Amino acid sequence: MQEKAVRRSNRERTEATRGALIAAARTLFVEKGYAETGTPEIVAAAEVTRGALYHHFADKADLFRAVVEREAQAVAARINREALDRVPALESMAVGTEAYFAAMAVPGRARLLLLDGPSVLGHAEMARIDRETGGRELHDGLAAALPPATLRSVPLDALTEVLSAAFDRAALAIAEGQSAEDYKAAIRLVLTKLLDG
Amino acid sequence: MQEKAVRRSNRERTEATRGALIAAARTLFVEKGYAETGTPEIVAAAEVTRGALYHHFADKADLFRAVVEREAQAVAARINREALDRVPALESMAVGTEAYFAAMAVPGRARLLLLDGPSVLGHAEMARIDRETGGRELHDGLAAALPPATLRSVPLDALTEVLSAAFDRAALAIAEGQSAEDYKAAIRLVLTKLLDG
DNA sequence: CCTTTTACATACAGTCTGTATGTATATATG
DNA sequence: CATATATACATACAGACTGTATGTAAAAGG
Repeated sequence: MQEKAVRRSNRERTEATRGALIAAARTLFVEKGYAETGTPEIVAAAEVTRGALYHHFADKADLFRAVVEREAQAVAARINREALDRVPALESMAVGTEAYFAAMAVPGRARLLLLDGPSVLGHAEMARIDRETGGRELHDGLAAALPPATLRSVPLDALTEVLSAAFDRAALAIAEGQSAEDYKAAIRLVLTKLLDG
Repeated sequence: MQEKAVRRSNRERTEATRGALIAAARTLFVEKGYAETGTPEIVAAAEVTRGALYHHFADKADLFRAVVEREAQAVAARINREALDRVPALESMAVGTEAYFAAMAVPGRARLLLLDGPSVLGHAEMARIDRETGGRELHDGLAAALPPATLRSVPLDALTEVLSAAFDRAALAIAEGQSAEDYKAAIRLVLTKLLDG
């Protein structure tokens, strides 16, 4: 029944504590939203103290950022695993789209990445996270698959952003229980018209 | 120098107080965001007391909703004034798009409607506001301007939502200082491909 | 004129955030 | 190996904020 005698390295302790905090925070942020979740509640669920939280994270938003970064990495990993370097480019886009929707269907993920994320961390910070976790899949896919004439006549970065928003809203709508098929069809239509228009 | 002797009807008092609160709140919400703006600060700017605020609004979020509804109405009014019942349908869409971007360029509006709104009030409530303030412009425009074959093969509601998200992100990017022309070009491309693809 | 609302003003209770400070364990060092 | 230092917390505290409860003066209604 000895609990205190377990000797652990600092590295192990840190990893365990941070992991427990991120996991507990993720669950609560998803259930009740960022604003309605208090740090006392988070540390209770993680079975640590607020002292531990503020030792490892600058503030509540910083913990939230850690949660969001993890989710973003998971999404990027899934897309890259399934769609990376696929040929032809059109197939890569199709596979990537499906992978994106599948990844965003993980419960709570849409809320974290698309609803609370932009509001709490700001759109700029979210863009940074996207960029650093490898959110260039869509950009590169478009570069490879768009008709050359189109590619020359329109700013690719802006088009990527705008399409990305369309994807996001579809993912959010699906996460909120609306017809996945309807939204996927809408996205497919837009992509089809763009890519072989 | 008499200030208290001014006799006003309850109606006038209510209107003045609510108006002052909504105006002050709008300014502060735009400057610092919803979460970082406290009710003490709002009432100070409006030159009323917290008692007045909680008499007229259920809570802070309810005041925020009033601000958001006003902004949404302003946007809808502008679009309808310029694009309503325009013929042909293609021209109506083009004019409506321009009107939307112009309306969303009013400082702070993009943040209120696109960033804090969905997070604080929820996506469902924002959709309700959109619907009730007349946000059916895009839906009806598409219904009139899409090729009949497309119209039959894709769920219009989902397509509207997804395109609406694209418009929104463009508006937000422009509001954050990015190239308006780039984003407008991206939106125009998508619309063009859809409408006469 | 008297009663009842309405529109506030004030005071209060509860909760939360971030910080400051104290302590035990782990790690680095001579 | 002894000691100094850094790390990982735990605890206590100050300040601020939210929503509610209660009290009051002016308006509206009969």
